[in-house]
Amino acid sequence: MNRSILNKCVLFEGLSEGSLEYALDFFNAQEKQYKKGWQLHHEGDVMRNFGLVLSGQIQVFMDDFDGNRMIMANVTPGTTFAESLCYLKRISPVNIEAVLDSTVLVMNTDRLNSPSASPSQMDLQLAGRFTAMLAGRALSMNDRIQILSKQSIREKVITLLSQHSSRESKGLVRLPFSREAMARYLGVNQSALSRELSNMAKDGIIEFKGSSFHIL
Amino acid sequence: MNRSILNKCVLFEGLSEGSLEYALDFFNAQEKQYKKGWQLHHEGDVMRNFGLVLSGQIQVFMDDFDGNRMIMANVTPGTTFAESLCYLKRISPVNIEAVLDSTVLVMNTDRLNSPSASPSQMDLQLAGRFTAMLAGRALSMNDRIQILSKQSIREKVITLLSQHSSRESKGLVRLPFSREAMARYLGVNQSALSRELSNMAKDGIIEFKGSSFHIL
DNA sequence: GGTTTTTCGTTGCATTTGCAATGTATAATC
DNA sequence: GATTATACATTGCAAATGCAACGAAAAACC
Repeated sequence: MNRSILNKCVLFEGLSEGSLEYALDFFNAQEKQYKKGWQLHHEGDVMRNFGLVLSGQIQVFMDDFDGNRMIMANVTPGTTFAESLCYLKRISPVNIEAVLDSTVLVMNTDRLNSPSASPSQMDLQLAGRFTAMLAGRALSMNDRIQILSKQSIREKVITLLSQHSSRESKGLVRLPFSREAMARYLGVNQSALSRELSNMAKDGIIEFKGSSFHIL
Repeated sequence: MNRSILNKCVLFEGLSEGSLEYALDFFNAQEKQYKKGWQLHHEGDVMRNFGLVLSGQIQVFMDDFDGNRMIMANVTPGTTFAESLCYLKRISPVNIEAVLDSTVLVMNTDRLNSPSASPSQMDLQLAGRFTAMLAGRALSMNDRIQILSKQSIREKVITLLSQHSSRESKGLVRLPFSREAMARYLGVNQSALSRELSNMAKDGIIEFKGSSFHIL
């Protein structure tokens, strides 16, 4: 199993070999393979597991009455899905499917939901890590909501860039998005995004090349 | 202190008198008063506390460079704010202010972040409740993102209504929003929302009166 | 190195939505 | 009951954006 992928996830980041083994057991981790197109979970079923993508790509989506697929998340290696629904043992409103041949670490929260009477230090630490994962997710969802709430593409772009610009790298931002993915994240049309980026450059607000942006 | 308000929050819901006392101590709860306009927290400071609004109204917001106030949340009695930032001990990007004279239960997560070596059953239960609160928040943020991602007002309205329509009350939805609040939640202009609601009624998709909707 | 595929930018056009001004109904206050 | 305030609806107009078709550049493949 790929250690460098596991290290990207708060649940397992920086654990020693022995602790990692313990952690995997704690979450009942099982490595599973899914062929492209296979469905991991169906809407209406209780969400009993959550997952960490090791390779490939997993899609969380809903089909509304018109048959339009609404993509909730495209999950790539190193990131997790369905933790909240799993922890709350909710009936799931979403479907989950492999969009590429994928390997997934399938886990559950049984030992969090029914903790042992006297949990070990490690158990407590893992519970804390799970909570931290949820908290971190809430923050990133907040960032997204902030962007989606802006009315103009220009405002969305500026907000996105300022979210990704650190104190050090003054005004220099490299986004982890293709243009298409960036447009989807902002909730706008790809052509319209390209147009607006050009306009912003023309107006002297930004410079950019590919996914590297410079705020002026 | 108002029990019925506390009961609205997962942290304290359904606790016996003694357990409640314990829970309040566990989170270091302190009841504080804030006059309208007072600022509870400033951007850039570490978020050391989270809060439960007992009365009044609290606003979480950011001021972007142009001086526009971007409202992240309007927090009303029975609901909490800043839990994620507090748990992760992050430097806060947001300001928090009382928009009305308010009473707030100010708490912290110290005993979650550094759990005792052998926590009691109650400690474990409270930690679980905190996690459940974060998970629940993630789900509701997900609902919001789903709505904000739709391009048209009509789609947003339909999505909102279907999120609030239960299996029983076939097509009948009473929203907990004024029209103005509904528009803000959908991220659209209030007039445009009214226009589109009228159009949808004209097209025979819905009927409505005030905040009561009937999906046809 | 050439071909194919993918990604991104450009542009014309139709539509939607924001905006602002104003109208109307309902509730609150005196 | 009259007055004021608040919430919601209506509408004309301008601007922004979605959409679609196409072109160019870059990347991937053989």
